[in-house]
Amino acid sequence: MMRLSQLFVRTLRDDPSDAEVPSHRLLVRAGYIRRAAPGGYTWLPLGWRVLRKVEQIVREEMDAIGAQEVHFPALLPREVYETTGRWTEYGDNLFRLVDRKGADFLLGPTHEEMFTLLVKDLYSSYKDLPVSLYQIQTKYRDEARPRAGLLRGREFLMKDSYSFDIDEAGLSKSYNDHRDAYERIFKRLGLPYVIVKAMSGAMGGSMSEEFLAPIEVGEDTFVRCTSCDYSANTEAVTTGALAADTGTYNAASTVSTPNCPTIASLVDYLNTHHARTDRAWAASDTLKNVVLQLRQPDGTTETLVVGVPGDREVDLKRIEAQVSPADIETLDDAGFAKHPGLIRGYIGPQVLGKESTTGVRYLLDPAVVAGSAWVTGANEKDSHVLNLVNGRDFNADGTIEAVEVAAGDPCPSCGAALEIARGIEIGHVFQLGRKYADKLGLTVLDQNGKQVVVTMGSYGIGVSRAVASIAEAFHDDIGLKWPRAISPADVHVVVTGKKDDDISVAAEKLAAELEAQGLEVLIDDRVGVSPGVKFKDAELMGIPTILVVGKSLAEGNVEVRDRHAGTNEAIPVNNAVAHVTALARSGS
RNA sequence: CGGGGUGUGGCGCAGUUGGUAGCGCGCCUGGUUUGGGACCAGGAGGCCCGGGGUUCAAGUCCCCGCUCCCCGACCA
Repeated sequence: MMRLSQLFVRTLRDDPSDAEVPSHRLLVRAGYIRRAAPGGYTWLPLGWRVLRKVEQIVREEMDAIGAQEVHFPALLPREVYETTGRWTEYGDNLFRLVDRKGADFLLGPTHEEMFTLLVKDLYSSYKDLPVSLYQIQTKYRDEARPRAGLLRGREFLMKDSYSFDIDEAGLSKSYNDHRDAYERIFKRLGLPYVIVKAMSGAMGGSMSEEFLAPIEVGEDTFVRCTSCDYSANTEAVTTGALAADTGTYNAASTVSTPNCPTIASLVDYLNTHHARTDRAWAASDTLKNVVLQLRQPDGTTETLVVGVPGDREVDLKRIEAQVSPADIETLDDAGFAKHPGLIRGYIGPQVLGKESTTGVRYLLDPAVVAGSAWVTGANEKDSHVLNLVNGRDFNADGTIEAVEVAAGDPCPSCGAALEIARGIEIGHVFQLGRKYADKLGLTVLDQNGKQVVVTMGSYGIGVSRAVASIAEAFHDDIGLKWPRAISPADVHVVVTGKKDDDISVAAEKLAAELEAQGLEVLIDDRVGVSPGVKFKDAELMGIPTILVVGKSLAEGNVEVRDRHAGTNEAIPVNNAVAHVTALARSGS
């Protein structure tokens, strides 16, 4: 039994000044965590209980799919990460240190290499596969900006697992097993989640999904369909081909547009000097051509122009995901100098494309549909072209998903409007494929005695982040409201009496009986502390059931308060143990 | 890494033209209280983020760092 008179905890009356988001504020105020270092937190007894419960649920569900728990050191030698190039790739995000002999070490930000090598070390036959291994480990990342308490720290607890299979079918099964396990984990934690399609990035065409807790303070933006169940990370949305424009348009004509280098100035000028009869010109009538530079891993560069409707922004991350492993950036002045044919502010597709005068590759966003007419640059200063039709007056080299996805865009799956939401990434499942196995030489002999490279999946859950996410999802102005599965206790007994009076005696007896039923009991047995303080602390700490033993004892009752529902029910004392036990076991 | 803010007992904050640091909460002692963060009296507790400087004198002014928070860039 935890006694508040003894428990190592101190609640704060005021919000800590350095905490902004609710989870951070409340976890500190309620005495669950303390900041100990930039991006690092100490877990106090209450917080540690919650963390361990989350960890245990994760462990049980991983074990249930046959994954086996191992544990690596966090302190790792440089060589391994050198092999996969991540010693450099990770850059400043890696915590590096040097031992007394001058050897380089790092604190593990993630453990793909170590797991791959471990399997290579022990296994060498297809008969050994499939195998899935996991660990629950402290990870280190020297984040540019740790923020929001536990949500983004530099040291955090993560469950990472890796599957090893002989072929794609096996990988697919391992992936689905993990995905299913993750769904069970988040359901048991009581944490709302959405599964969104994620970018697979450099690894090429493989499947990757993120589990996001849909919470405003999250750092990830995703879209979801207002009609069907489609959802995706904004960078991963693929619009696909849209219906062609079947309208007929006048022949293209060039107009003088002095001092109109921006979309806004162009639209203003057109409305003043070339007003349409049917409606006003809008930014969406214009075709914006953004000049980018591709940089391949080997250092070679290529200029690329992407055409998007003028009312839309270009999403570089989204483009980058499609040109990976190349990097993308906007073309700088030096780059423009090499292309005298590109007149900044007045670029039009007439001079773009592989076959054109500039020879610059030209790609269109799918929103610029076939047959559509546009106002766009005339490729000379102070001139634009009206009614330039895609397919009639110009052709692109292809399409690329380029615009920043916005609310109201059509759902790629059903066509209904998409909405934009924010979320906290709490899990990620990813078909890695053979990238690490290739680089680290993880092969096994197959049925025919042939060496084959093993295919891998990697799967992560941010355990400490999950605690913060749950706090974000379940709290109100006055405190936390833990889901039962991970609450630091089942019941919080508030004793409002004086030392050794009838109330205290009855409360102690109830607490002991509850504990005898197998419940975890926290009792506020502090003497000389006013009832108001005890009520406030109970609400702040957020244990789902609060049992108040106080003045209604005279009528033979105690109060059972539900922290989630906010209800307060009088229950006869002799019924209290059965009642509270039933509540705790109901799981709700 | 860029922009903005910030840093003073455990927590929240004040500190005037530069003159040797204060309030509330919390903590300790005694007493009165006990159903919504009680009251009285008495106490303890400070490298004013750090380092340089200006000055007879610096929490306060100047320079250089750092911290934390927010926005952006980056990031699983």
